[in-house]
Parts: sequence; C-alpha cells; structure tokens
Amino acid sequence: MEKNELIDLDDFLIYQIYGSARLLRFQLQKLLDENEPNFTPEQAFLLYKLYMNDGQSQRQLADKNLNDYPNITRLIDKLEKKGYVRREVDENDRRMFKVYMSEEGRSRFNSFIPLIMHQRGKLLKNISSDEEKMVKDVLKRIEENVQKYSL
Amino acid sequence: MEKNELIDLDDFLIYQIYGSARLLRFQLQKLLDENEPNFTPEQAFLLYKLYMNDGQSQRQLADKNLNDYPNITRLIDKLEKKGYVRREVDENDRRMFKVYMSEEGRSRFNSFIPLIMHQRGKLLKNISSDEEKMVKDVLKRIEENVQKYSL
DNA sequence: ATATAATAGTTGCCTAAGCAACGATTGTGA
DNA sequence: TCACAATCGTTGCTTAGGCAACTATTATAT
Repeated sequence: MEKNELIDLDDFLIYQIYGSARLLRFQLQKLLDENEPNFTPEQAFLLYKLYMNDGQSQRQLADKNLNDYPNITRLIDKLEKKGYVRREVDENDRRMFKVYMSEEGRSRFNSFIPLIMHQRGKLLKNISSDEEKMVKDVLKRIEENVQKYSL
Repeated sequence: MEKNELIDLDDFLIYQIYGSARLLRFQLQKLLDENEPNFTPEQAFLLYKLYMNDGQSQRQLADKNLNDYPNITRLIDKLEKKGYVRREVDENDRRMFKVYMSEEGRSRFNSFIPLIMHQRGKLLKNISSDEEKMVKDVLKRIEENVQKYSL
C-alpha cells in the first residue's frame, strides 16, 4: 500500500458531480419502485417532457445534453410497449413521429407528481434557494466551458 | 401541443446535476479518446484509486456512491485483459483479491495525469474556489439528505 | 427533373450499472 | 466439531447510453 502526492479523486468536482448524479438517480429509482413501479427515472423524465408539451418529435425529445437519438427510440419503444405513449406519423413530414402520452400514461404520471415534489422538498430541505440558484449557475458555467473547450 | 402549469424539468436541480454529469463524462471520454485511447472514464477513475492506493480489494474499490460490486468485477476484468491491472489472492483471506496496477497501467496513467489537470483547469476557468467549495458543500448536504431519507 | 445532400428514425454492437442468485471462503454459536 | 451465517467475488438478466451504419423521406442544387 503506497501513497502518492496527488489531489484526491473525491476532490475533483467532476467526480463529485458524477457521484451525486448516481446517488440521486438511485434514490429516484427507489421512489418510483415503491410507488409507481415499472418506471425508470429516464422514462419518467421523458414522460415529464411530454406532460409539459405533448406531441413532440423524437428529435425534440432528445435534448442535447441528455439523450442521443437511438436512446430516445428505445425509451419510447419501452413506454409504448407498456401503453403509456404512442407514436403518430407526422403527415407533413413522414420521416417524423409525433409522440403522445396515452391516457394511462398521463394518469400514472399525474399520481406520481406529488411524490416527486415531496422528494424534491426532502432533498433540498436545508438548502436555501440562493444556494440552489448558485449551484445551478456554476453548473451552467461549467457546461459553457465544455462547449467552448470542444471547439 | 398543450402546456401545463408545472415546474420546468430543467428547473429540477436533480435533473441539472444529472445532465452535468453526463456532459462531463462525455467530455472526459473525448479527452481520453484523443490522447490515451482504450480507456473509459470509469476505468480511469478506478486506475486513479489504485494509483493513490495500490493493492486494494475489490470491495474497497467500490466506493459507496460509485460502483456496486459486480461492476467492479467487470471493470477489473476489462483492465486486466488490457494488462493494466492484476489480481492477487490475499493469502490471509482467500476470498479476497488485492488489485495492483501493472507497470504499463501505471505509465499509461502517468502520462494522462497532466491532461486531466489541464482539462480540470479549463472546465473551472471562470469558477472561483469559493464557488467550487460551495457547490461541493451543497452536493454533500444533498447526499446527507438522501441518507436520512433512506432510513 | 434528377442526382445528391440532409434529416428522422432504427438497428447492432459495445460499456456502465443495478439486482438477484450463486459459489467459495471464513466466522460464529451451540 | 459442525451447522449456519456472513463476506468476497462472479454470473446472468435487465436498462441506459454512446457510436456507426443503415433505411426512408424530404430538401437542394444543378
């Protein structure tokens, strides 16, 4: 067992964000399992997007940082198979599908909203809105740095 | 296309953290591909841990937020196949392996360290150390809330 | 008008990761 | 001592997700 002089892995903000994301996903999955089984967090996110704005194309649903296109295909396949969502060909452009929530999808999702809000409250209990805002701001700036760095 | 009155998905801190993590992973993967191909970020993290503290058991390598045990098995399988790492049975407890970096693993990793630090600098360019500290602190408190909430 | 490019989506192949069931070794209690 | 529990690791099954190659439809450019 040897030790070297280097920044500890946990001191990398990136690693910490990475870990937080995993933990939070895990927690959300648990909440889903206990209350509305048969959903994953990613599927719930997708339903959330449709809930806010029904009938989007798969391209629109794949927001840039969060899902690539093949992924969306497969997520929708699963949701469609469960009957929570349906595809309809766009008559103006037959390359595209418009994705709609089914009634069952909507009602299942509806019953889940209060749980999400409740969990959100618990996780942010001792965190002020200023702090939350600042974290969001820093994360955003990091993302902007990523964009610049990629050029 | 209908709109409902609800918090936008992007306003969930959780969702934002989730997105940042994905973006940062993506960026790190790109850096690896360009300079030291044949690594994934997770494999690099694991090597980092060994670099800091060689000869850990697989159990020790699976830090709580970051990898479950089967995952460690498979990550090490891959690193071992590439020759960057080796397992040695612990003679005091033959259930356990001790995992060691190979010379090649160490040297490949060594050459990668400056790149990591350089990237880290770029991503945190316009972020003060106070801000970085605060973000880490908030993330930590959220994780603590998760722990409490899980009981 | 037709060949070419661009766009929307799908499929196959890969890694990461969670869960449950399993085998092997070690620890413990009657 | 011997059965039972706990621990370490592995395997199989699943979903998420990245990449490249593909089909089908639409846009463009000569």
